[in-house]
Amino acid sequence: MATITDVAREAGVSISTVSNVINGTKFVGEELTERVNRAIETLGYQANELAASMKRRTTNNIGVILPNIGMVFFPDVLKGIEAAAKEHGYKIFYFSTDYDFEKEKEYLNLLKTSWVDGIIIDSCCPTGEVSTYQESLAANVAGRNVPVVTLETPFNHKNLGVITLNEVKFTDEAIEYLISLGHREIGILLGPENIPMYSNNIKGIEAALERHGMELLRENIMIGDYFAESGYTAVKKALDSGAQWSAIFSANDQMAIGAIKAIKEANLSIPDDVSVIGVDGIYVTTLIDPPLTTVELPRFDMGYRAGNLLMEMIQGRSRYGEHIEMEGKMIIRKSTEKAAREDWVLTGW
Amino acid sequence: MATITDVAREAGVSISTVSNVINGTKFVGEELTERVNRAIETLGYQANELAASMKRRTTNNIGVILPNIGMVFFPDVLKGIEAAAKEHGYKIFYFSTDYDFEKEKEYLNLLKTSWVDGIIIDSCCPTGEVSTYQESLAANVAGRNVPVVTLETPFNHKNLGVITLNEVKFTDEAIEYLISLGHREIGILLGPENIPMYSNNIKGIEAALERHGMELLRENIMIGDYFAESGYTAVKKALDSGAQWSAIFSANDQMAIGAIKAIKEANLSIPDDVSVIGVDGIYVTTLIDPPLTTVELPRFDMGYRAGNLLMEMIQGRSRYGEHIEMEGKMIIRKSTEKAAREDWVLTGW
DNA sequence: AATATGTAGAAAAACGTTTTATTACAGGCA
DNA sequence: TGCCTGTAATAAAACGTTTTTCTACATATT
Repeated sequence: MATITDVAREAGVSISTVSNVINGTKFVGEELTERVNRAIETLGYQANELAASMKRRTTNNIGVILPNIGMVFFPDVLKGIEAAAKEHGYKIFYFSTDYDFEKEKEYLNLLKTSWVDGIIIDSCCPTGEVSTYQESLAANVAGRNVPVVTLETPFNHKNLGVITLNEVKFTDEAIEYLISLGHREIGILLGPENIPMYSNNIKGIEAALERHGMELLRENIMIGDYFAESGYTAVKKALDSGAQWSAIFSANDQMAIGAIKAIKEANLSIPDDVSVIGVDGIYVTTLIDPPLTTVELPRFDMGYRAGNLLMEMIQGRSRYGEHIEMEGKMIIRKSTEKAAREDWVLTGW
Repeated sequence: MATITDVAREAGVSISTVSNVINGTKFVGEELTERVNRAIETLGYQANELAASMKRRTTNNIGVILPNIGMVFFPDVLKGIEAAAKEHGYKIFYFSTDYDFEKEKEYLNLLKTSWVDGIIIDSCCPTGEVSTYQESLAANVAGRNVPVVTLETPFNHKNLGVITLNEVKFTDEAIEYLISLGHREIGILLGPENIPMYSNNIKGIEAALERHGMELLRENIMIGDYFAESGYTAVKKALDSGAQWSAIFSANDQMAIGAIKAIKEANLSIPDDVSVIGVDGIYVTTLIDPPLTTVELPRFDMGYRAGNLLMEMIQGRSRYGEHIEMEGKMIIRKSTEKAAREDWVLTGW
């Protein structure tokens, strides 16, 4: 591997001149520039980025820590981040935590060493630890100067960039919508309890129910892991043990798809017997039978804006403490319909 | 940021001693070891990995270049790679090419600089350029000592590690299976023509058809982009213009799911009117109606073995030139059935 | 007793850059 | 002519490690 010294020797100049030619740092005369470029060419020289980064104290790398790339939500987020990163010439270190908080902390530690200029993390921090974890993240930013943007988790600190979804609100709206269709017995299919989204879902649900003088019953809550299979088993088990819902809210589309399978297997029809609403707006929801009513989330855009925010924090040292809340948008398809009972009341059947 | 020099000063030893304590490179007496560790503790010292990597000439990073993380195939591959990487203490630089060959070459170039010890690439190299591209990859390995493992593309070179799927064979088997069910008019839904999988599919199809005295007609081939939407539009268009197939082979499940939607919209029943077989074995294929017959591919395992192969190439400088071919396995579900016509012949309906 | 051997530790070199300080020289001005 | 100023280029320092070389001293060997 040719080094900058080899190039300098070949061109008959000093290494500083070579460096200046390469980086355009200082003016170098036409003749020498030419000689240096020729030397680079003949030697096939390529700078050692590690050495350069070490000296510059900046790597043009960012770290991205996501829970699980197998869930349809995250590849799109990653794409968004990647798009932003590419625009600014950044490379991506990718890690996944599998919702293991210990792994998450381990990776975060790794990234503090020197490999990255900034971090985007979709934390799987358990609800109970949010505030202390937030403090430790923020302290890290202060201590190491490695900016952090968090996704989904509603952190709130002047050192962090934060991008969240209006989870409480769109959950509220989804439930409100089901209620407006006359549903009163609503099954709730959520992710693990210790993930922030869980409590946001709960808040939204309770708000909507309360407005109508209803309350959230423990027995109507099912817990899955955001994968389709878990939605299937949870709903199957509930139906087997006699649950009688006219509608089901699922915290994501994948579980909703599993739920649909279980419902169909119980010889119930969707939406006539049971309405189903999901969250995410993944593409297959348009293809399944019936097409799924869902809350579309701006996945790519979340990633993209997270990337841009992070890079402004890195480069401009600005926008620290910014909190961007993004909107989910309900898309009504064929999996939700008026409740049969309400229908009966209204039409006199 | 405390440096090794600070630690040495704090502990009253030389920096070499600190380095030796940290890395266990040489024996250091109990007393000094203790002092060094205490100094590290009090200063919160964390080594600058960039400096260390530069000196060691190894980064413990690998580069992973995949076409599109949005396709269900790739997240699982990435997970496999990640699992292997984690076991060996490697970090992952992730890039996606969007099937843009220029981007691919650009990223590959980037990785030659110094950031990675090895590369795993699922190349989107156009079929026609495979051999020259293979040479350039191999030359790079020779020149830079950055081992490369390629996925899917049937490269064959002593400098490369290569992991492929038996695409010709499983395609052959899938078609053979359809023929054995009595299907004679088979629609073929493939990915872009310039991707290696395309020609492998074609080979397998032609082999199977030929054994039964049939040939592949141009008009039975539809081209998509591996996403569900493209399968939907392609099949819809074909059906609209009068295609009369009793079965459809799709090069992946996502397109097959799109195809199913189009078939249903045409008021045809699956599998009674049209059988559909896909490739991948993604989870939703078990949930859709009817559950999809498919060829299950060992996605995670491909990634995992690619990772392990690469790391042996990096560390042991062994296993160069190894070619591992992995097997797809047909899973028969409800989307394929005997052809109506053959059925008629056999049963006398 | 004199020399060889081994070893804990320090000093110094090296890795390949960028950046700062220095040099040498040309042009402008009094 | 002599001095100042500006500038193209070089020399040298610095970044933070690992690794090689060296030192000093204790122990073993003849």
